[in-house]
Amino acid sequence: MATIRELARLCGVSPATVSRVFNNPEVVNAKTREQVLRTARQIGYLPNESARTLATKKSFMVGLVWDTDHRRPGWRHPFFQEILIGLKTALSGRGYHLLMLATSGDTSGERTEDAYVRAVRRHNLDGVVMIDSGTWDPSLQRLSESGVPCVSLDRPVEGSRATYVTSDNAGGARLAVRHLHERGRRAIATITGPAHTRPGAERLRGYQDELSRLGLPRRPEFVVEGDFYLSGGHAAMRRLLEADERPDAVFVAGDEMAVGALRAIGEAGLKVPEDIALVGFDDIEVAALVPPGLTTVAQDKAGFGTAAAEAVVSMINGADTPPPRILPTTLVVRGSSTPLL
Amino acid sequence: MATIRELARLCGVSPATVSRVFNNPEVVNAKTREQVLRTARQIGYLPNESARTLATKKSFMVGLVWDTDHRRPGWRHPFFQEILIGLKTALSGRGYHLLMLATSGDTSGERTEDAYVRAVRRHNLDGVVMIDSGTWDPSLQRLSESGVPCVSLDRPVEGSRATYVTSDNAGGARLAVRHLHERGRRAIATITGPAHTRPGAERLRGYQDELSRLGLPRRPEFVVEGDFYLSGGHAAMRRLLEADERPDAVFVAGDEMAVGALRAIGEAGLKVPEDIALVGFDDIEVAALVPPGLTTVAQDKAGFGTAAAEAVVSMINGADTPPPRILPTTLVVRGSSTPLL
DNA sequence: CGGTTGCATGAAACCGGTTACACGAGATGC
DNA sequence: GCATCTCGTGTAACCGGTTTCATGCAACCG
Repeated sequence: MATIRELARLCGVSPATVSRVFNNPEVVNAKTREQVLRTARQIGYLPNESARTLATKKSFMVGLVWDTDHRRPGWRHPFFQEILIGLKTALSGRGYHLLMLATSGDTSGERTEDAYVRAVRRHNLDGVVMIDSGTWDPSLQRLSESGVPCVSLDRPVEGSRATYVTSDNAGGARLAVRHLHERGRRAIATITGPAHTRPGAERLRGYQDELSRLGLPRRPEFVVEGDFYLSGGHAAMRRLLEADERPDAVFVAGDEMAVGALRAIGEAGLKVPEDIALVGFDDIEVAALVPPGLTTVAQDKAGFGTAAAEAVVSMINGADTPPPRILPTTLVVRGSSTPLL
Repeated sequence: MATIRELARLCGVSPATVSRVFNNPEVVNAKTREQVLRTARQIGYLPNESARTLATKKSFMVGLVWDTDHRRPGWRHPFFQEILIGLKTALSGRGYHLLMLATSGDTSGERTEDAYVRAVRRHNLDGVVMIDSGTWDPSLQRLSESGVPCVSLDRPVEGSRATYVTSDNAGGARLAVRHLHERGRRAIATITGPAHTRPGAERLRGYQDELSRLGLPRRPEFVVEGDFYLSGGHAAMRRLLEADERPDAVFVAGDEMAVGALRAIGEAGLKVPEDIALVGFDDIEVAALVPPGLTTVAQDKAGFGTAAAEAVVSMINGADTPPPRILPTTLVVRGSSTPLL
């Protein structure tokens, strides 16, 4: 591989000048610049990023931290893939690379940092994006306090250089409830996400707020906690069906759970939407595929990645820590909430 | 951040010795070693990877190359996510990191290398794993010829340091056809993947081979080419239904197409499996979710990532280029091929 | 006892960039 | 005509590791 000194020799200039051609083109004489660029192209010169990082302490890489543990949500995030692609695209466009980092799940010691924190330091990563690992992670806050820009998805974070991106979960839940109300439903139950997760709590709040606004009673027996997974939705729906009074609509705080609920309803010999209307949340791929089509609150999937990339890059460039970014949600109406004739 | 010289001073040894403690522990005196390790832990010393890479030309990073273009399969690979997690896990376990690299799609110039190749060189990546981009990419071969270990998924590659991982596509197709035959079906059609893709071609071959083995005729009108996507499966199924003689079973070479086919069958007022039995390929998540449940040929999803990681790391460690790895497939029976009463 | 061997370590060059500082030449001001 | 300023460039130190080679020392050998 060609080095900067070789290229400099070939052009009859000093390495410093070559370096300037790439980093500070405007300070070098146009003629020299062109010649260096031309020669560089000829010999296929590519600057060595390790050397550059060593000298500047900027790696132009950000880490994506996720949880590979099968029992926890990291990579099971409903649009992990869309977030990834949005993030990757937005970062590339800004000249940054993406390094995949997993949490070790080892949050044991107070002193010992998680493996990903060590990776960030060893590689001089410029910033970090973290997909909600479900568990509160003190490492992230410490990392941010030490000056490394951090962006978390779907989970608020503390820390001077940390911010987060999330959907308007409460607003989306309100959309769902209002929609069911407009379709004539009055006994509206909900299957929530785990109470300790932010989206879970927020969607429940939105559900309750909208019930109040509509003047509908809040019934404790109409609120069942799920786990965001299919089996949890299935179980929760069964509990709702066993209750004394059956709801005529359910707002399910996650599409995967909603699919489980659909199945439970079918097993009980009931029909959607005739007996029970359903509205989900997320708009994952299956929502469109399962009969009769799942009405759901769609999140701005691509927006997640893009917003995270924007936030982390702006912090890297020295901007103030931006406020949390709340992405709007929209209602996608499908068969599961068709009005009755 | 603490440097190696600082740590050395603190221990009263030379930087060289500290370096040896981490890279060649056995050559340094046990007593010294322990002291260095202890002090390192105390001051939180972490070696700087950029400096290390600069000196050794080993980055302990491999690139994952995929295609972010929405029209092409890279990130739409049926188990992108599973491959990613398998790869990440297996690489981490071997001490390697994963850097996400997208193809620019700019395969224009014969001379100009794709952006990802430049990234590999600039960052001294130790190896590359590529998810089938659908298009033949000469850059990968050149990269491999220049000594960088490359592993491709679902697509054979040329190159002295290149190998690939794929499923036993033909074998899986044979499984599917045999299964339909056992269930009493005789007019077995197929919806294929694009002929120019390896899995598409192989699955078609398996289908044909098994028909011959079973003594069933090959009928050209029973072979319709799809595109691996839902809409393509839908369209292909409609063509099959319009034909003079209707098949009583279809082997669909991809689950997503199979879901489209299911829908087309429903729209035609026919029932699965009563009128037409269906077997898909891939075993994606929806296969279990769409009624009546899609019988399908399952690929070893986790195995993909693991096999790729193994192959690339073994080449990095100087082993001979391993032969292509063909992963076994298994049949998962669900409602779409239930035997008739 | 002199010479050989092996072990543990240190000195210093090197990897390939960046950048603070110095410097020379030509333009400008008075 | 001399001081000053600007522009373009070079020199050399530096980033933080690794590694070759040399060296000191103790043990071992005949």
